Amino acid sequence: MPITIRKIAKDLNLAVSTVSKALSDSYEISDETKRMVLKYAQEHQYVPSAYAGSLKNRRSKNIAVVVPEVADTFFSNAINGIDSVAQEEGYHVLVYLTHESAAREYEILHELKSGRVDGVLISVSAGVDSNSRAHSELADNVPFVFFDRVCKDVAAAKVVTDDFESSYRATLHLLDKGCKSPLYIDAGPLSITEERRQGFLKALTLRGISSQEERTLICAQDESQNIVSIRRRLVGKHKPDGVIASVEKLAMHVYEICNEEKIRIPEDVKVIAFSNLRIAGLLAPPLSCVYQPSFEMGQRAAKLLFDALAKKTNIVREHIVLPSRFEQRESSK
Amino acid sequence: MPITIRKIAKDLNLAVSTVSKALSDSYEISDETKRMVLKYAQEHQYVPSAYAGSLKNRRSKNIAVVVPEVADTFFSNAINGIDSVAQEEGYHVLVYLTHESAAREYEILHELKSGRVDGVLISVSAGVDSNSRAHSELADNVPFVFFDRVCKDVAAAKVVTDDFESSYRATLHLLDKGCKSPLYIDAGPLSITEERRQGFLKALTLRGISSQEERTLICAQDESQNIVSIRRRLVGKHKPDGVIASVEKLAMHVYEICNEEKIRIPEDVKVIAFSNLRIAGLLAPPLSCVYQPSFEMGQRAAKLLFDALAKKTNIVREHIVLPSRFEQRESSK
DNA sequence: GTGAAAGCGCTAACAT
DNA sequence: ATGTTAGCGCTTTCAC
Repeated sequence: MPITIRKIAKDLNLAVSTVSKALSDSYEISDETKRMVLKYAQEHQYVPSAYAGSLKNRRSKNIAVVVPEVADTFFSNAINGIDSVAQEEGYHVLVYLTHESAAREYEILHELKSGRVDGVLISVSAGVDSNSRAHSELADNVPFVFFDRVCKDVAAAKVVTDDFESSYRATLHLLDKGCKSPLYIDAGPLSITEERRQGFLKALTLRGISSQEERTLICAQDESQNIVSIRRRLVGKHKPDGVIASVEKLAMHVYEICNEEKIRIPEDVKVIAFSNLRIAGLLAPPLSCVYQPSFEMGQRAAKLLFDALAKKTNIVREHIVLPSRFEQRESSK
Repeated sequence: MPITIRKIAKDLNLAVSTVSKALSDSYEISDETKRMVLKYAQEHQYVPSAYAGSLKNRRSKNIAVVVPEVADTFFSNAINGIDSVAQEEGYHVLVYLTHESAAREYEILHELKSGRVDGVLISVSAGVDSNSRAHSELADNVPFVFFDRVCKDVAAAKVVTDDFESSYRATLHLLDKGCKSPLYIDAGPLSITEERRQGFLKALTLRGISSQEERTLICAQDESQNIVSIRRRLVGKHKPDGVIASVEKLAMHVYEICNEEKIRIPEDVKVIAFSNLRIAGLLAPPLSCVYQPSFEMGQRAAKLLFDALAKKTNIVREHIVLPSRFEQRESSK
């Protein structure tokens, strides 16, 4: 159905190569011919076949963005950042959702060996090995950039935030506000949450707070399960008087539970979340957040990728750390 | 770098066609040869080139999802719905963000003629013509499904919600709660907001509320501009005592402004929003929402598309209307 | 049961 | 300035 270069050639009594060259404004072709061809192309809405081009130039003009979830402020903002640079570069963005399934992620990476994309931007799922062979193999064959959630031991470019530091400072803030019994809610085996946990623990150590083992609640991927275990912890014997939620969704669970259980924030329990919710200030009560520069992270990661695609640089050793921003609100007053 | 069928053939001393057939489990090929080839393919991580395949079978296995924004609960949920069926069908999802720019949307549609995708799912930007030629031309050439925001006069499949009805009912609810001077905040030239406006007006007419012209505030795409005009309206001479926000973002502006201006919700002004915010109940005060079945809409739209791709049906005349759900909360008590 | 060859739409090296 | 040809990786007749 779509019109091809061959048809143009036939209709205009030219060779395909002449048309091809005219279309790419080659100096070899006369102005008159160029005009003819361009006019015809315009009128017939000629658009070159993406696949034929890809096959020839070994460039698909596609990049992949692999993320656990799109209904999440961090990832949707990051995708916006990525898209902003991809659009500029004339690239198309394939979005792959893993829904936090490592198995699904491996499948996707395998598919990505088909040449469908020229590069990969990825934020890994909980449970992916820090030295995953699948990730490192693909990274060897195609420009590959981790953002936010990385495989620590895979040699590839990385764009992250200061998770350890920001968690450390947020925890100190909580302790400064008088918390004696803080709880860190971890979102499962993930580079970022582990960093954040370590920052949390360092603050505890600094202030001489003991029984650190019991101060971490580990969540998994099952939402209702998580809600149950968080509730148990919040209403149980050794109630925490402060909570750090390692990801946004867990903070929302905490709010819902406190609501239902009539636990007052911040009087009974102070809350801080790693979250990029723009409307955190409109919650009841307004939520203190560690904000990551999500849009910028996406942008930076994408720029790195395009640098690699342009062969400007070898990005494998790049490791960009962007600062988070803490915003204190009612929930931790 | 990736391994090709040709290399397999050479290494195994076979013809490419034999390998191709073995790989697709053709009856012509001996079991022994099949085993050899499969084993080799396995070991060398052979993945067929996506582009060569597409060029040959004229099937890219890609679909496009064109939306104004991804950092929005409705669209991110809808994308999840779409992705769930695309994954099942072994399809890849290209996401195109228009950021509510009609011009950008036209560009994208033009690009989509390249055969890069086998089908298109789209929710149009504000300002796109209800009988856009660009949309209708593409729809003529490739399976095409509108969801939520449609071009009324373009012949293509559509999946929408009962905008008129739900807005009508929400407005009646507002009036029942005692509002005498309601305001509808419109998000610009869009099928859905126009339907919602009409539903709003019908309720006003039914209850004999006059000067209907002044009861609509029309917003555009400039966020700060919108905030200015909403604020002016909320603090101005003829303050509304009830507000219906036609899209989520506008509702958030209303909340922010009320916060800053010490306007009490619902005492001074009641608020209802068309919104898919899951945490609407955690806002201060909890926000009454008209929820659209966003995930399901994406799913249904995608299913329609795949029906068309499988040539099962001609979907052009399909017009699915799904019900919204109103949830009353504090903001409209 | 296996292989040779054409062709999908395009580009680029090489004629003319 | 224009045309001829080969080939990107694969599938698909059509021979053998």
